[in-house]
Amino acid sequence: MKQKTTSRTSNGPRKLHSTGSRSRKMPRHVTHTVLERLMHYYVCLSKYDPNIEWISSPHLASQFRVDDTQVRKDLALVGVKGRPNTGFRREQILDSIRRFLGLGRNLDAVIVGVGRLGSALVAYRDFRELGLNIVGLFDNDPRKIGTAVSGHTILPTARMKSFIRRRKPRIAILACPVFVAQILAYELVEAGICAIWNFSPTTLQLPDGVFVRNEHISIGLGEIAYHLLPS
Amino acid sequence: MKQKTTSRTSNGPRKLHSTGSRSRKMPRHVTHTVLERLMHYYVCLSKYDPNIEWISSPHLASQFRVDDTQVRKDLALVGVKGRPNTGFRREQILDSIRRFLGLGRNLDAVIVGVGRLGSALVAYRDFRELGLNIVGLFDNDPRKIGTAVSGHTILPTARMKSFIRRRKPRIAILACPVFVAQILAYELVEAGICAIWNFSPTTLQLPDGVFVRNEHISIGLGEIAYHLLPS
DNA sequence: CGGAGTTCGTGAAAAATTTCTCGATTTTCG
DNA sequence: CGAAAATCGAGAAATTTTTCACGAACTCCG
Repeated sequence: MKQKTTSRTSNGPRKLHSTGSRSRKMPRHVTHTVLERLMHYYVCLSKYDPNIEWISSPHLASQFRVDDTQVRKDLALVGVKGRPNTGFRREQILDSIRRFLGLGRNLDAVIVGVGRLGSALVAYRDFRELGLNIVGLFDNDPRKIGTAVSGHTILPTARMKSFIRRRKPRIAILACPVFVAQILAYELVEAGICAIWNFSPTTLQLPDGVFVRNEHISIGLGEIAYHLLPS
Repeated sequence: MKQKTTSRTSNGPRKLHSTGSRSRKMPRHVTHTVLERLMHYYVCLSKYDPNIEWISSPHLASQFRVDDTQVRKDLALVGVKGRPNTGFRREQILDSIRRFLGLGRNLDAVIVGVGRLGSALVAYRDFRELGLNIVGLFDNDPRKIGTAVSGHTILPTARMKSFIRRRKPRIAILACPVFVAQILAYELVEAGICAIWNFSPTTLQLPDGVFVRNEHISIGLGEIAYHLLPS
């Protein structure tokens, strides 16, 4: 009952994280919301023309419909210092967020389920740039096993556990059909996976200490439909 | 500067919606957060065994790590009445949320960009169940044009505008490469699209009145990486 | 060099969201 | 039937998040 879970929808206990030491004056609890905002800044800024050196908080704010004060507070949180009348150094924002979130450090992952969505994720360019390293692909379909997707050979799920025990990735990306998701998730945890990024439309039940992020793709449709109402 | 935009990250002006009439005692402003929670309940409950007739708020809460009071408040918002000691009628929850969000009513959509992600979205089963109707597929790649994906023939983007003007879908799902996203988005708006569900990792800039939901897939990685820290 | 115009940084205020409390209601079961 | 257990509903309290306000810092230019 205390599994650490998050999803875009779940707003339950938003405190994440509870152990470990971090560098000076970085707070213990950072919420879901803040983490997403930081990541958003990061992804956006990383695609800017590298010639753009300075970014002001009002500018960044206008990109995301956030208040500029909010941007400054977020940046202060990760430890970026700005310069009055000029803004913040782009590189420094990126470095600080990267370090704060821990992007690019030991982010090995396996993808489980290489259907359409799974293979889209394997090939997703941003993942690599963000430091996410796909180290293995698993699927049950005999027709897929042995074939390669984006340079990775698909292995049978029967070999998943041993692979994970040997290679020790900490992240698993679940993109399998709903009816096997829970079982596979449990196997992943047994094999030592620490975090599950779940793209299958189920809400997984997993033991404490395993971090789950449910990425239900269709959640967004609610907002769109609502917005289109009375029509 | 006042384009209505939302994304999982953007927490700016969270008020959506501003016109139109809705049935009795349904409030004017419903936030992003609430909409996502409602949708989450919906997706989850719609997959339950239909034999399960009653759902209690503590039960539903435990599924999503939300407080049970929160669940009751959310359900009260959409107008579901519960029964003490028993809970809420599953069907009634689904109906109310469906009606409240406007799922299944006039949700025609085109998908623009039929790469790996695009074709995953075309085939996404939940979309259909939620009432989202894919009516057209567009891509620029000459090798794809004319071929069919999940029963839909891919048309060239050059024919996109005329198609939309004729068929009048209100939603466009963008799953194209970043460098064409902004241009295509603008064309979509010109052709009469009301809402853009953007799966390409850019933050679109569009005129007022167009609803945009940016579904940056990699946003979730920030939270996962952060959680895995100190390691 | 000095004034106009930006933007930072931060503490305080406002708004919102979430959680708590508790009486009332309904079913179950002895 | 009456007590026990579970849950709803709603107002109040606590917490979190966002926005406001403003002094200080810095750049640009005439």
